[in-house]
Amino acid sequence: MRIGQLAQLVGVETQTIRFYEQQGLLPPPDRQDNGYRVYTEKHVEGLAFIRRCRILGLSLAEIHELQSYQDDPHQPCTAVNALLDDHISHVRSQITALQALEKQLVSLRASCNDDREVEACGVLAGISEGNMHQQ
Amino acid sequence: MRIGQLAQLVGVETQTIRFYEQQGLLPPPDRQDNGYRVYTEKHVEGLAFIRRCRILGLSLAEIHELQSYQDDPHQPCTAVNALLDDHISHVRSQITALQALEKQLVSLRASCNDDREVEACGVLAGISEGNMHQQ
DNA sequence: ATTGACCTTATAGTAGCTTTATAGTTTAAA
DNA sequence: TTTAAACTATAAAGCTACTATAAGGTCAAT
Ligand SMILES: [Zn+2]
Ligand SMILES: [Zn+2]
Ligand SMILES: [Zn+2]
Ligand SMILES: [Zn+2]
Repeated sequence: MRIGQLAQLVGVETQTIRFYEQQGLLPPPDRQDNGYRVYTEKHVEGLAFIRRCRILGLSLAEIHELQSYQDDPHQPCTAVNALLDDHISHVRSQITALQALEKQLVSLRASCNDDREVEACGVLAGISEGNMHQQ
Repeated sequence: MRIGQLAQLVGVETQTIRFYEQQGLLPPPDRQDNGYRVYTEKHVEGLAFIRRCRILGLSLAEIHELQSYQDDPHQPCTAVNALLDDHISHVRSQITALQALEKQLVSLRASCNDDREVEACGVLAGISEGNMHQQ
């Protein structure tokens, strides 16, 4: 199977596949005489795994870490679970931060209606005055 | 006032100030004979404005847009308010996406306790099986 | 013979800085 | 006075996870 077929199968662009190979996330496949990459079912699974991790918001570094655990199948899986716990807390703190931000933005927005000149815009005034509660 | 003082005053690194100048967000200051930048109170306000916008999650492009409105103080402020409305909806959709992600991650995490081998890890199995509901 | 679809590598661009390298200037201590 | 610390300057690379472009080689069909 060549790169285009793999790309279509998993739903990724060919450049992305080469990029993952270059980053050490996907093992370098064999080559045809003309230099074309030849992929196997293992690669399909590997690439699909990477993509599912990305959908879950894991970084390439975190994926790399997971792969290293997979290479050692008889270790206890505490590290895997811990990685996910860490990632969940990343996500939760992002949510918290964004919710605080939303609140701030909404209150800023409430300080202006649409019938003013820029000079008197409540939004711009709110930003300029800087009585913002940070974090 | 030189760049280091400005940086300390606003709480930014000097490189960041040069970067904003290069990006056209901060007007180029006068220079001393030795080439050192000399800043005024205007620059302090301008830099503080940029930083507050950044804290609100506005992109440099959005900040640039806001600045262009400030240059035209007698226009109606509808565009300013619209920019903020757009940004609020950006933030809201990010929150929604992250909340869906969190749910997915938590249920994945629940599929494993810490007493297994990597081989039997519920988390890795969950990712590999790929019965994930996307988006 | 030439089109078109596919493949190759290398390079640059995206956002918003941060880091590094290299060098010149000012200020304070020894 | 010499010297070292602290400050300034520019330019370029690094960060993340790709995406896009360029310039070219390969292959099947027309
Ligand atoms: Zn994470
Ligand atoms: Zn307004
Ligand atoms: Zn925005
Ligand atoms: Zn586990």
